[in-house]
Amino acid sequence: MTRQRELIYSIVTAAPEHRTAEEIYDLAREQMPSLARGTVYRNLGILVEEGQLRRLETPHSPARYDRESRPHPHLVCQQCGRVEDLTMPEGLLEPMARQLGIDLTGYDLKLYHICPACRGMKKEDL
Amino acid sequence: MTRQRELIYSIVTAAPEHRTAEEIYDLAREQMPSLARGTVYRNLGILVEEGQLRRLETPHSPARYDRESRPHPHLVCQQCGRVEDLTMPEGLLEPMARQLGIDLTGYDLKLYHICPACRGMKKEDL
DNA sequence: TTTGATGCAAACTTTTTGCAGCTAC
DNA sequence: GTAGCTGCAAAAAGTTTGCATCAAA
Repeated sequence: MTRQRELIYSIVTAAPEHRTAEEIYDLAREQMPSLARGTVYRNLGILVEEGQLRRLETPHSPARYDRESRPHPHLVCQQCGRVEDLTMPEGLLEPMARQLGIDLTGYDLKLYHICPACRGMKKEDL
Repeated sequence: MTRQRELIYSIVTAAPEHRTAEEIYDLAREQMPSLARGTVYRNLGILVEEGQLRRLETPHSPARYDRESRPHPHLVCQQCGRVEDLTMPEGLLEPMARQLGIDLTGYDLKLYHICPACRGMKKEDL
């Protein structure tokens, strides 16, 4: 664990936001201006590999990163791309997987909506 | 509907595979060698906008395209990225959304596994 | 004739990678 | 020392876009 990796990890896990690599890079550079973008990507990749972070792909937006905790769905705004955590009723998917004979290694559930901020904006904006 | 768009649409919907833009481009050019890559992307985008196709994003793989039918989850191989359709018990998510006060505009559920082909390969390959 | 789509190429965004030098055991 | 990591810069991968031309109503 280098200082760089620690900083990157702490930025992802400190706040509930699910930030993009670029946002993480910008925030990290406030504290460590010499940090290279490549290092951010490299460490995010390593942390995901190690199972400490989770990478979220959402349409028309760069990947976002979430702390890896108990699996949970995400609520994604279709307009601005912001992501929130949700908690899911325990054991919703497992029976389905078992029934299908799938050896489930993970899942990814996204619910889409238009967030209140964007819904407000839409009237004058679009 | 130009000939190009029709061809692109038919390639996506003709087979159960969920192909990437590049695969669609290659297949389309067998029938229309003058077709430009930009035209493929443009038309895929239009067809998604129009609600005729669905764009699937999966980690470490370019986007894949699926015919737009009744919403359904996808089974994704974590190794090779191949995607299969699943059918989901009706009304699994809606109660959850209602309970959370979300005005659901759509969802995206992916179940991950290692497909039989990749599981077979793993022994000698990794 | 006008509207919109095409082919082509260049540009853009996001992410990965090669390499030489640095750091910490 | 040496193993692994960094910063830098270049390149890759995927996708979008500007523009002149073409096709069709």
